Amino acid sequence: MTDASRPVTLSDVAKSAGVSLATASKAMNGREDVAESTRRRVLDAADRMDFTPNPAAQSLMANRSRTVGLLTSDLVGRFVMPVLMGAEDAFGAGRVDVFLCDARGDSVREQHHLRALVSRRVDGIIVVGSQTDSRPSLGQKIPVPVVYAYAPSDDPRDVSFTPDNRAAGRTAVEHLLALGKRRIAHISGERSYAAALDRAAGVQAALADAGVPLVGEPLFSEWSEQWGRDAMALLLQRHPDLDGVVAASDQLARGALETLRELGRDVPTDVAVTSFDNWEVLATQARPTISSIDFNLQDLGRAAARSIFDTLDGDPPAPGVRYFPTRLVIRGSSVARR
Amino acid sequence: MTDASRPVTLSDVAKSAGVSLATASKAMNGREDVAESTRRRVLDAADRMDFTPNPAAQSLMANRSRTVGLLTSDLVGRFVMPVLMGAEDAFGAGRVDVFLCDARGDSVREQHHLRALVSRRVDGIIVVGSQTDSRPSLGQKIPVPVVYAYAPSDDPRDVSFTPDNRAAGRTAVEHLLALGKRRIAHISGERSYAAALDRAAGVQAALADAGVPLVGEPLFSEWSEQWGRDAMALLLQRHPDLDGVVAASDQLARGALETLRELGRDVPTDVAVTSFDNWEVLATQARPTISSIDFNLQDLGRAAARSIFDTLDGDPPAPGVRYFPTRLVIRGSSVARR
DNA sequence: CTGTTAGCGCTTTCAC
DNA sequence: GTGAAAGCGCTAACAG
Repeated sequence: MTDASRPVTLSDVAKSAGVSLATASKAMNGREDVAESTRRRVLDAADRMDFTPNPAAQSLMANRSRTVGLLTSDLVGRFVMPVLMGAEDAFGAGRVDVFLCDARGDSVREQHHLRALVSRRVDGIIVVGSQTDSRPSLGQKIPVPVVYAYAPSDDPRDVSFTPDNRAAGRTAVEHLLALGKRRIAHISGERSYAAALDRAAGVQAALADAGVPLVGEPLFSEWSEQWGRDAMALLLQRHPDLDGVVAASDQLARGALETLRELGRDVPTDVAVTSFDNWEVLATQARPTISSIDFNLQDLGRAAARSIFDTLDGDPPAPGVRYFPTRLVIRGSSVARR
Repeated sequence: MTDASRPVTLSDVAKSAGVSLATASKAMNGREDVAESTRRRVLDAADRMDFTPNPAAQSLMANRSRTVGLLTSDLVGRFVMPVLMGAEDAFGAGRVDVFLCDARGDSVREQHHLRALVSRRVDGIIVVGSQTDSRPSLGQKIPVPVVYAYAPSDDPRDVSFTPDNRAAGRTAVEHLLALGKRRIAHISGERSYAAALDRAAGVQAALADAGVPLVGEPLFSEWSEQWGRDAMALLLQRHPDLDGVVAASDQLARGALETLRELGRDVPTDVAVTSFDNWEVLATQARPTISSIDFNLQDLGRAAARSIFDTLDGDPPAPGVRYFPTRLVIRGSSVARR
């Protein structure tokens, strides 16, 4: 498994090409002041010997490592994986590599990882939260660009990218309204979550704009299927004429769908349901499948990565929170299958 | 955001402590041949100046980068996150950092990332698959230790760690038997998956050992809730006296539970259900919650990380596939809540 | 015990 | 155009 042979160095290549170390370096780095024929020879030799430059030596000189850190507390990977993929897209796979550090919700461990990343001279850090509530800033004293994804920083001087939950709430309602629904209720999770409040605000704003009253008050409790079931039962009891539900998460929607089925309401004909997250394992397996708002996290990751490079290139994005557009994925819970 | 000041180097520290560079280095690295008082002074200075050694320089000397690559195709992070956490545990957070590379199921991209990792001089590579079927080996020519986690390599010369699905199947059955169930059926996913076959084999072996026949044949089709629902309906129709079901995944179990409830069977009193994966978002939100077999992926990650270091230390693990013990998490689908 | 010296692999002046 | 030499930050001999 382990190959004993010492990795080939640039001076091996230079020797083989019959040039000096310095010339070989120039040839490799595509600098102008080297004869085309010489460059050919060096490149050929490098290729033949399967040379790859030692990044440690390059970092040492350049004081850049072509790596970025992804600092997260998202234990299940629900948010961090799409962001990672977006970042890889933006960086170009293999050109920049990503250190993934999981702080597990522990700020001591976070500090630890942060120090490690900084001492590794990463070129930037992407901080990925698992809620859209703002999180404590890492501070302004970090010697590399930092960008916050999903969970924005609480310091307006930082650069943060987060989904536009308010607009997403509007989208959910507008979809139901477009389907002709007029008796729409809202089931949500814990009131302490920014996501819950923002989505509810969007829902209410869209209804207000349409001059359609919300059925009852938004029901807040917890982010669980059980609450989805209970809340739905409560709603149907109080408002039997209800014809649309916006659930604030796919979990809540699943619970709601169960109750609707058990109480004999047809979805989407009697009651249409939309939700948020577009967590495939939940949304595509439910009966019926769930229309859900996707947060385009991969785009968000791409943008975060780009903002790091832009900062490095002296063209930093405006500080503050930037809200990302979301997208409704329509499934069986709002539109009947053919 | 960007701090202009050059990072402090060891020679800054040495100067400030009034010693030579070499002495400072020795003091920092805890070598014996340095006076205690001197060490104090150096350490204090380092601390005060917030010195962290430049890992590029260290790598250059040591020819080790204190990084490992995690190469995966697990887009949803279901398997890779626990493995990552285990690896971080074994490495000690921050002492070794992990490059996470997502190949997205594309072997070209995988090769790309592999080359990038090797040229970065990672100290080892952990390959994480998303099924327990064996996957193509990366080959024997990689100059660093490679270990396969979850999906074993198809080359017996490689080191692979994978969950013991056969034993897990036994465990699931033994649990049901211990509850007094004797009419046990098995619902599974796609027959082409090693996980499906291994779990089924374990189920049948445990039943055979107990002298209890399996109810019907194992039902293979697809890994979906819908199939779980349909398979359960089929089973109840053919074998109304059934009292236990082993579902090969939490998704299948959720489907099965739905059908059981709709057909008026009490779980776990009439029919007890166990499954595999212990995917929390599914298992803990179902009604009732699902008893499920956890694959201890964090342990698996820890072991994978350790095996890399052992190899580096000249003490490589035996090649071949090592099967990891699993653990049953008992919930409401097999034991009634108090 | 401490300091001097020589690299690790690479890039970069700056003479030739 | 090309190459000799200096040095990035650190560790490892080897002298003192």
